[in-house]
Amino acid sequence: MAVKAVRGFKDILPGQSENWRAVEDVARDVFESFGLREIRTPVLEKTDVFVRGIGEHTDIVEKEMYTFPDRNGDSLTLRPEATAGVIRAAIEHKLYAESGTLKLFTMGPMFRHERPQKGRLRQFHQINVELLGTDSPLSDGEVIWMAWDVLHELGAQDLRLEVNSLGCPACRKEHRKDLNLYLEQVSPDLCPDCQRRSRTNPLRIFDCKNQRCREVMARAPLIKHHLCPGCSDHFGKVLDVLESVEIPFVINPYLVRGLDYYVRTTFEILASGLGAQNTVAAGGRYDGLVRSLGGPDIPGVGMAIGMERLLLLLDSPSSRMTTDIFVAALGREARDEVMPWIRDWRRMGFVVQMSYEEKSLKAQMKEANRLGAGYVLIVGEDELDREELILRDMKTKEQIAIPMDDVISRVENILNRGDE
RNA sequence: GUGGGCGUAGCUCAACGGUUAGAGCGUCGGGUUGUGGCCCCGGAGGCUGUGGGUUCGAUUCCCACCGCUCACCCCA
Repeated sequence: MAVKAVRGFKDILPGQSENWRAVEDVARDVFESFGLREIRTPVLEKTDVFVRGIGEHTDIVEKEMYTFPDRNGDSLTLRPEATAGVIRAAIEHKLYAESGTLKLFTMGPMFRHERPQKGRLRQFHQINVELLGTDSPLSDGEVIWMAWDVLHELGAQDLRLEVNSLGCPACRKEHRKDLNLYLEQVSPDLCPDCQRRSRTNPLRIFDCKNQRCREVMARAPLIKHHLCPGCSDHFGKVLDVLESVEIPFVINPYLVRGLDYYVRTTFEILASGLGAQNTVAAGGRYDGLVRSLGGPDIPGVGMAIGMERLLLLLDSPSSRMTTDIFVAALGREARDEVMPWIRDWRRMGFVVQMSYEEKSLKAQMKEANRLGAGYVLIVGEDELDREELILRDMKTKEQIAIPMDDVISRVENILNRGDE
């Protein structure tokens, strides 16, 4: 039995990897235009980073983490999300001391032991943004703005931005009290899942898909009625940012997040055509997180884009190999002659390929065609004798003679012309 | 963790329980000297996911396991 990849772990093959890089490039450009800098943190952290960061009683921590003992007994975990690790690094290196607001982005693989399905893998990739050290609503707005811009720039269609405010711990506490009271009354009418949720994560009941639960929860006390003046004002200003840069949104008062650290602003960008896992980007504010990881009490806001989901909805075609010039050398002598030219063109940045086998010209032409060559340089005995080579334009089928003593720069010029 | 669907060539898929398991695409070779794509001809490539059972005979029917996939749950 041949070896296979681990369940839920996927290879990114040639043809697709080019699309990955294109997406990453767009994201980098967008983030840098907002003044962010890239950080890369390890995929492995002490388990405690996530337990303290994400919250002990979240599904992620309770049943989805790849956790195992290190050889010395430390409990280690493959990161299930990026924020906790980035903040750990920021604290460890005191990055927040450098400038006013620490503006970071990162991208890479995350790991969660869930049952794979469309848009959900055990190793998946995220593009993350974290802004640390400010509680200005402008920063909330910019985080959403960045997510929107990346998706927009890539041409993603049919997006819906949903926003909500969860309030600060104070208003949450009030709301929670009211909600619990209400839930006690209606508990018998809820589905078994929601009865469990009413003890573990009551906010989740709001987005239960069960029809009866929805009806019951339609009359439940909402967070927005419990926002303190500070939170209410903050939320309003976030929405102002979105309006002023013309990002369409809807307020979803039921929107909650699965990680404990979120406060105030939360948002999700949903896309059609992703199946059941239709959130392509999401994020929010996490003011208490830095402190709970042992750092100073500084606020933060961030977001994550799901790479695989994004690529799914871009429906990027598999890219083909292209070659600037294929050098068809016939015979040993020609091969030796041609090598330094190939070296020089490659150093200039052109894609130059040749056949590794001694093959007929016909076979080499076929190979050149398969490799998507724009030009083929034919070098055989006749050409060496005449000191004049043949350059074939594969598109127009035109062939021109190139004097051998000037071949490097002549071909360079022609290839550069083709670039434009 | 729970349910549904599906496992046949590198890929997409055929084959009533019955000869040697096929097709398209891809790949390799050929269609006379040193010129690609299109066309024509030919070749290679399969323990039909694995193991059992029913049957004279199983790719086909049944069971188990494994894998993939979609959904629940949860989330990016």
